[in-house]
Amino acid sequence: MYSMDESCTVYKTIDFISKKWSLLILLEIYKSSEGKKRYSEIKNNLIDITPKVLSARLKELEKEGLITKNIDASSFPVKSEYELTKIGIDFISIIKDIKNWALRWKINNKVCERLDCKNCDL
Amino acid sequence: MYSMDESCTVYKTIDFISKKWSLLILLEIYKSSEGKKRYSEIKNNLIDITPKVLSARLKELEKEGLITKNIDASSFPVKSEYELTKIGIDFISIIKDIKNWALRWKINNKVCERLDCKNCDL
DNA sequence: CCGGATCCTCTGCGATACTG
DNA sequence: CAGTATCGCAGAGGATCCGG
Repeated sequence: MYSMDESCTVYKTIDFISKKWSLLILLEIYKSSEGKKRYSEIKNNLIDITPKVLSARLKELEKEGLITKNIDASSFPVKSEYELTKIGIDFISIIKDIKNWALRWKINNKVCERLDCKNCDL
Repeated sequence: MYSMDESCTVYKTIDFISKKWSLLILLEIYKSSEGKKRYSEIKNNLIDITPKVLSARLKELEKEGLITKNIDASSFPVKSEYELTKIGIDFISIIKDIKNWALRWKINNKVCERLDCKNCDL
């Protein structure tokens, strides 16, 4: 029986990846060439995300160990960079599987023309 | 760029599987021995789910083609049974991967003792 | 009894404005 | 640039009710 035992790793994992925007944020960071992405880059690419939600998700993903945050305070303005950890990189294959499942079964499949959805190596 | 183009299959898929309870409901149906599960069985096993949300998720999953609904009107009271489709069964492997990812990386791993979380073949 | 629907409350997300 | 602060609303939670 699946109770809501909050100490259950599997349940907690399903719960946090089910939060809106979490998976798309991971994808955004993954798709950067250097493996890093700035706050504003993520925000500009996920055009409908609000700054509050983005901040919250980045903190959750950092806490869960999927990303790390690096602050470059050498120049001004200060820049924040987010990077996938080994754990986060390992999770990308799951997102790839979700994409492949969708393209395998869904009718009238379509990937966004103006995204790199089609061209990215997922 | 990942915009919120609503016609994008991948985006739509990520969006609907990110809804709360969707994955756990699929698991519940999968873990039944005959591959079918009644409304009340799902509700009793996912002890914190409310009937409203369960109804809504079952309709969404049916609409998305992952489950089918069968009404057994031969006996009384009438019973509803939900069953995974081929598409739904194919999705279970993704949930398995999520579980394995969690158990591979998370610290202080723990599966709920009083669930079949530990014993199920995921 | 079973499978929901209904009503109300409350958390989480969205939109906009603003600051160090 | 990288976030907070504030407000409003839709969707999730909780309890109860109802038709077959």
